Amino acid sequence: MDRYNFNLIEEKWQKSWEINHSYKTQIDKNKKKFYVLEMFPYPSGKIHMGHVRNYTIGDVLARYKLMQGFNVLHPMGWDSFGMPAENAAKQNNLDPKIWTEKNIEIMKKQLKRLGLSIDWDREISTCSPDYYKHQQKFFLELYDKGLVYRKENYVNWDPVDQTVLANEQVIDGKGWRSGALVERKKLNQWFFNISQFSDELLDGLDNLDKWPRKVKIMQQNWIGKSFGCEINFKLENCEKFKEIKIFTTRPDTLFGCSFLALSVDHPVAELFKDDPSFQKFKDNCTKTGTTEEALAQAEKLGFKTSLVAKNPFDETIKVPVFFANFVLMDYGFGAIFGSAGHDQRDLDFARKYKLDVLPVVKPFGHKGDLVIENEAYTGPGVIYNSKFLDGLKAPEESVLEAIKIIENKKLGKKKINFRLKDWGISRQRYWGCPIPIAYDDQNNIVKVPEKMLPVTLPEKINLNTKGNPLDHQKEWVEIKINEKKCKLETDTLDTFVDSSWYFLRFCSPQNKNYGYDIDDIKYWMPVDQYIGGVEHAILHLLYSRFFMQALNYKDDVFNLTEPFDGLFTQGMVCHETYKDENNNWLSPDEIFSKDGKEFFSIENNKKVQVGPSESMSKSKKNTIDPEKIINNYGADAVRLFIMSDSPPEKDVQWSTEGMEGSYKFIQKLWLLHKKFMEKIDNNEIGNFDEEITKYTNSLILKITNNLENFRYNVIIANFYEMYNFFNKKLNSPISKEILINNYYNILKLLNPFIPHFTSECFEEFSKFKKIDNSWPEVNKELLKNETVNLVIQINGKKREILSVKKDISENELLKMVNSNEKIKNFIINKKIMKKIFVPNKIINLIVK
RNA sequence: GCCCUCGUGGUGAAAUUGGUAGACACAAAGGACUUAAAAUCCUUGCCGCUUGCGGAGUGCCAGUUCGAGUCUGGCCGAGGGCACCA
Repeated sequence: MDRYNFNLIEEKWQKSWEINHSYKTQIDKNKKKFYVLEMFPYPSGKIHMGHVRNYTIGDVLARYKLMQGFNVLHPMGWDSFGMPAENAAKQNNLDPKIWTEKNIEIMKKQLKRLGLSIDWDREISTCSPDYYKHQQKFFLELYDKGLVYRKENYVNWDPVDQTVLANEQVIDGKGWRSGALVERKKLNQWFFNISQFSDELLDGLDNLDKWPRKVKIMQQNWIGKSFGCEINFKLENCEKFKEIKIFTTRPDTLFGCSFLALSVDHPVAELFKDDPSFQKFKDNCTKTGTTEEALAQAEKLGFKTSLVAKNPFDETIKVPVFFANFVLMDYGFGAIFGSAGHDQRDLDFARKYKLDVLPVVKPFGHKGDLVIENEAYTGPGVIYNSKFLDGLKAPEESVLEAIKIIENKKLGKKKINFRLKDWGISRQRYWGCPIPIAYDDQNNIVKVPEKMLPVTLPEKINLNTKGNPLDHQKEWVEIKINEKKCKLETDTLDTFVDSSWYFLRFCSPQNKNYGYDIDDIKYWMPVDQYIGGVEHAILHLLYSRFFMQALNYKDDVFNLTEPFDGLFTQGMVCHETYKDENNNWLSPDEIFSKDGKEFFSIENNKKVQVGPSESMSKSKKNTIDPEKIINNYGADAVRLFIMSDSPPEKDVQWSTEGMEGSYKFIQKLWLLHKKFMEKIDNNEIGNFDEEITKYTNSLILKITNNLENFRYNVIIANFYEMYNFFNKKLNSPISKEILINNYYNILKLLNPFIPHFTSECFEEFSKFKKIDNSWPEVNKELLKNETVNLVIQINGKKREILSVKKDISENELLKMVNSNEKIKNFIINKKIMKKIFVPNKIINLIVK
């Protein structure tokens, strides 16, 4: 019997899909749409296993939805602006454009080799002027709407990448890409006013039922809404500043105020600008947060001023005013009051500078005074030491009451603060979308007129310059706008802008006039299922949500603010790590093993240390090249394996044994296919075996449910069971009709997972039955007649399992139980105290 | 420090709403076939008594329940997110 030749067969079908544009999609208003989108890749040069997993998950869904009769949009494109191209180009003296285009060509071939059901006619690339022209238009539109602005601000400066980073792109004080310690620098920057939509972005999360809870919580925390109050403290001894405004979430602890603390960037700092000791303190503060040590220590430091503030609730109470390193200018008002008894940080500060600590909340039922030593009391309780607030329940009653009093006395007002800050989008890099802005000779902002768009990047320039290469492009920078000489902005846009609207572009990829077409958007959007890594939980997903808000702002153009209806975050692909005796990483290709336990270096035969399994990364050399694996085992086998071992949302371990297992399984399925074909061909006369039809029917139900819930690993197990079932069954004669009808459905169930294989099988099978590409329906009548295994328990312990017809009555079952030999031993001479009967599940007899 | 998630055989994992724990695979050991190997197939979680059966068993300790991997409380451990956010 012939082996399954995946090389020939996969090539054959991929060619057929390509020539026929099998997955080309168009608007069809008679059909329900389904938009499947996986996060598009950066064209780094080669696809990796993470891509294989991501795109296979999406492809299974897309093919399943297609079979269900949906009009499926499943596009692919390239997130093709960004630093790696620029760095690679610098190193090899290339043009980033050429480098990128070459990579796209290679990766496109690799993706096609996976057999994905993608509408390649919709392919887009963000570095193409056809794409970023529209982005520039959006930029100007948002500028007109007041959602883009320029200001001088402290920025996160990445000294390695020589660029500015957004807050979201700084991780543990380091650049998300370079890993370099981020510095603080003051620069003129462009910003998107994302904080204007804080409330919308927060509230919108509530309606995203098909998003992982984890991601929603992360975004909630990032937006960081806090409810509190602004309070004005009068200064006793200052001519220039009469008041200091602070923000607090605990106005109810105001009587326990020990001090005021200000950021060193607070306007009041002006009073001390000539004081060298203050300057020294300030310099110390700016360093904090930029060195690793300082981050670890995080010592609370203060600079005591001569200023004295009066407690607004009782002006006879006076508190000192400090500058403190832990108060940030860009949150609240850059000033706080210290509630030493009820905030650990404030208490530490008060102890350090020997300030009074007056507790004003004590736990319920606590008698006498609360003694605060070195731990602040932050729990709930009763207010005391607070005159008119005494006796209130903290915090739920007391906070609201305190705010009411503060507002009545005009000492301040209710205030909601957000942690979310505006999105800095300027990057001092060449390989990004040019910002369509110029400056006249007065340095006024001049919009580049629409007819001059796109502002394209200059090509074939010298990238080995200090700082931004565009700064050195004198000819490119000089332009004329309305006969006026202007200079182009040389910063380019953060590449996260590119990916903030690409899902819209996929709906109208060829529209020359605008980024999208309203009719297309109204039909295709939102994305029904978005699939990608959880590492984008905040950055990309929040930015995309903002972009939808921004495009709809004021105009409400498509009456839709959430781009992604369903979100699925898949786990990573992991592999063991290996190190040689010098602690150098070794790749799986560089080692060998005789027994699968000990590993040796191929180079020098020396023993290799086996490390824990970690997510595949080039730096640890624990990667497996998908291309090689596909060449060895075929795309279907790889798809099957990457779906089989773990739930898609969890990390999966790459294992050669597992990969081989999937390959063998395909071969076994092929033999099963041949067996089916042979039996049908022989036209044998056999049993009209109803059990087979029932089995297939319940399999359809199981797999359909599992598909709806992304339980792909369980489906693969279902397939193995199916194989075992039929492999046995086919040893006995079965009627042709049963064989044809059941095998037809089995092939359909397999199709989303191993499409090349099933296409080939279908082609052979089509001589027996006309093929349609529909998902099999569950026959509900058949489900009713099933037999079920019913568990018999005595005193809660399983004693017997009876196979009975579905929906058996309690009495009927009891008859069987009483006559069962095994059970008799347990109930003989005993009294049945209680019977618990759960239909089709269990009967539990309590005996004594 | 705060927030979230997860703890099931040697391994990856199954177990719709509380109702057969370990499906399905990987690995290892034993066995069958073979001159031999590969391939293939069968058996095997633990503790007892030979088979069959009985007992314990889902990180630990309690609780609710006829019945808990699943629910509640406490503890331990792992992973992830945020971090001077007032």
